[in-house]
Amino acid sequence: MNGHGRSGGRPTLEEVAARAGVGRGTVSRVINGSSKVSEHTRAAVEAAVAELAYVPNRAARALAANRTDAIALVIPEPEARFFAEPYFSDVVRGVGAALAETDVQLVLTLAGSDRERRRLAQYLSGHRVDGVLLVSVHAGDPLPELLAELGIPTVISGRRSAGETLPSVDSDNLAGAAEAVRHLLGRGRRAIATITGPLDVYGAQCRLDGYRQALAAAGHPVDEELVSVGDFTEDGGRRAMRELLNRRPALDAVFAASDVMAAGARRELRAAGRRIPRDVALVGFDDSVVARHMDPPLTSVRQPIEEMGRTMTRLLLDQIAGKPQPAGGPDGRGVPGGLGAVGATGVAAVVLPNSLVVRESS
Amino acid sequence: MNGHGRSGGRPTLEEVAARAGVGRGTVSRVINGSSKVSEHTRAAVEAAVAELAYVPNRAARALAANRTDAIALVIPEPEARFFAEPYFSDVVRGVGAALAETDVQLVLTLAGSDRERRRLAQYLSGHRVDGVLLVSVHAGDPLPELLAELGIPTVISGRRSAGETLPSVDSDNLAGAAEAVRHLLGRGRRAIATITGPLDVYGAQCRLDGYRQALAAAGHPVDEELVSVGDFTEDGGRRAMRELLNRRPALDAVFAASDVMAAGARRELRAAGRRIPRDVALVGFDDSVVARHMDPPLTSVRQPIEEMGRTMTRLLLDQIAGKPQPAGGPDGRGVPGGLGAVGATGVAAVVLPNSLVVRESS
DNA sequence: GACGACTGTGGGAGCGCTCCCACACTGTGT
DNA sequence: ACACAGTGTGGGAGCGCTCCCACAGTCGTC
Repeated sequence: MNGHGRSGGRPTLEEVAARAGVGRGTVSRVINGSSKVSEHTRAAVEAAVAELAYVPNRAARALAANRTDAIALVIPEPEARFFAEPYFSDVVRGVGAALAETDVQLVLTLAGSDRERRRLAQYLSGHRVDGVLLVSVHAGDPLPELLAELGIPTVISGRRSAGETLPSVDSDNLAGAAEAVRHLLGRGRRAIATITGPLDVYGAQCRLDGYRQALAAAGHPVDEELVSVGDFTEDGGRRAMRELLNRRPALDAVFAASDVMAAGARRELRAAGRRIPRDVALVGFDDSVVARHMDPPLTSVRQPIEEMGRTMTRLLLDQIAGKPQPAGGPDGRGVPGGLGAVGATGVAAVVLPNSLVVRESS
Repeated sequence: MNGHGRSGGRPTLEEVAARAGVGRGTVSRVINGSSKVSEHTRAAVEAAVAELAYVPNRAARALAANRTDAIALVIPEPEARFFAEPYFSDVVRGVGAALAETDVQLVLTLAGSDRERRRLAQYLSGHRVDGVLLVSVHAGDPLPELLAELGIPTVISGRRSAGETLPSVDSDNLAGAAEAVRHLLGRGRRAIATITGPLDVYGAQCRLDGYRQALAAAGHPVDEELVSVGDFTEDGGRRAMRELLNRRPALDAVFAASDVMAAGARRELRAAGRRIPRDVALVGFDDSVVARHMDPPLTSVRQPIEEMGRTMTRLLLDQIAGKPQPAGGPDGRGVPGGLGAVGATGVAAVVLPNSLVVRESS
């Protein structure tokens, strides 16, 4: 008898076995979908399971099988505030969707302070999850390496560099930025400026590259005075916009590498008496709530965040199950609409397409 | 030997015990902070734990102790989209903060479709978590009752009625709304309209009551033509605003029971040629991103969402540990700044204060 | 100086599973 | 007739803990 008064409580495997008139092993086999069970026995077991409303004890299973049936979603807390708004909940939604059909739990881990990060490292060292989903990792973060050393399956969102060593899912930042710029060109804009993110962030660099490539492809030389570096904050966007207006007062369009920076830019443009989109067209990136509610509503590049979450999860589950990684290209393995690719080291790197949402600001 | 090749892997209690030259029981006692251990032994055990970098196996512990050290945060998915923006991540942040010092895991559960809700019910029936945090429960939701029957500790955010039967944490909707209205009165507004949420939602009803009480307290009779029922959506807000303008063209202020509805109202006011705040002052509720980025920035009632998450978690952990519920009032037990209260049935009902964030729209 | 009360401590039993070995029992080949 | 592979099946062992009973040691008490 246990302190919690379990008597008469939840049925165990043993009880199901007794009821079905079979052995424990057989019930286990049925429940885990093993093939080696006769149709007749399987039916009997399933009936017993249903009658007793049997639910396997996760802890016992984890202990015996040395796995946890849980994966962790690690959120770097401090960033959360910025990224947060739509990003966070969309990722969770995607992960949740991918997990819905499985029996895998989603454990949420916030890693805010350094102290918390150490706790987290220890936590993960304890092998308390089967795999880890890492969201918005920074270049210098030791966590990915730690996980690699521990041999814990991991998938990250957003590559940290062109030669990402961990399995990753990313959106096509370069193509998204290029599409935004082409859109502005198509609207007849010629002096198109850009406000970038911090360039040590790979994604920010990609967006800048996309800007450059689109201009180059259209035969427009890139005027470096039209490029201003921001920091993904509203204030940073505002400062960058002010600089741009000083350097090139005649600019007629701005591509900001995030909606929040676009909001800052918009404020500065207003202060300078420029009308949007008449005088200056504005395009953002992220398609966040900010974009929808801006005045005028902001044209923005939408990332398929929910799908990224879903894809990350599938990648991780496959990795845990020891299935082959989806090497993109011609093999066409189940990465939905994704442009699969394999890095030098053979790790999966799925890149999902972005799309431009056109609104009144451009 | 186990399939996963665990040999030489993580240390077990037994190994720690051997190293410290004590028995298993003693190590267990040290780790669980039991008192009955001599200082000397404790030190030896702690040294061994440190040397071996021992981390308890959660599954084994769960199995033996019949508890899971995990709590579930249940998010009703379909709503998530609306509520989502700040709410969701703030709640998680609060919960995470409260959990940071404990050894309790946060399991996230999305309950979208009815099918998923059934899965969830089954999941929870399996006693796979020690307690449940229920966010934004609706009046007709069977989940709370199910949990009560199963005897699973539960805390909900937002009371479903005045006589809430489950432990709950809520913000003071009535006082928040009243403050918003007083603020408008203080700005010299006299014809103050309100756009409510669906009135079968208790919180929406409270906000309307706050509106009424504030007007009454100031000696203004409530003009029912200035009350229009919305549905917490932008379109609903817009429709309600249109109605109000038709009925009372001379109104000079609007208190909307959510920022999103305020955004709809703003759009309609603009369309009608009213300037904000000059012609009509506008106040929202939630202090979401929408409010900060609206044009003009929206005055709004801020709910202490993160703190609500933290408080819910503490309440739940206490409940799980069998500690007495914080009966508010004069006993002054640890509910930070909260206006503790106990319902008829003696369940804890913490109500946290809201605050008004004044911006340019009023 | 024997007795109990108390304080630490060791270790057996058991939590509910999975893994896997052993054992029927079938059918096929010689 | 026998051997032998193949297919289901039962159940032992063990996963790493917690719980708790038993027991050694220490002190005070009559």
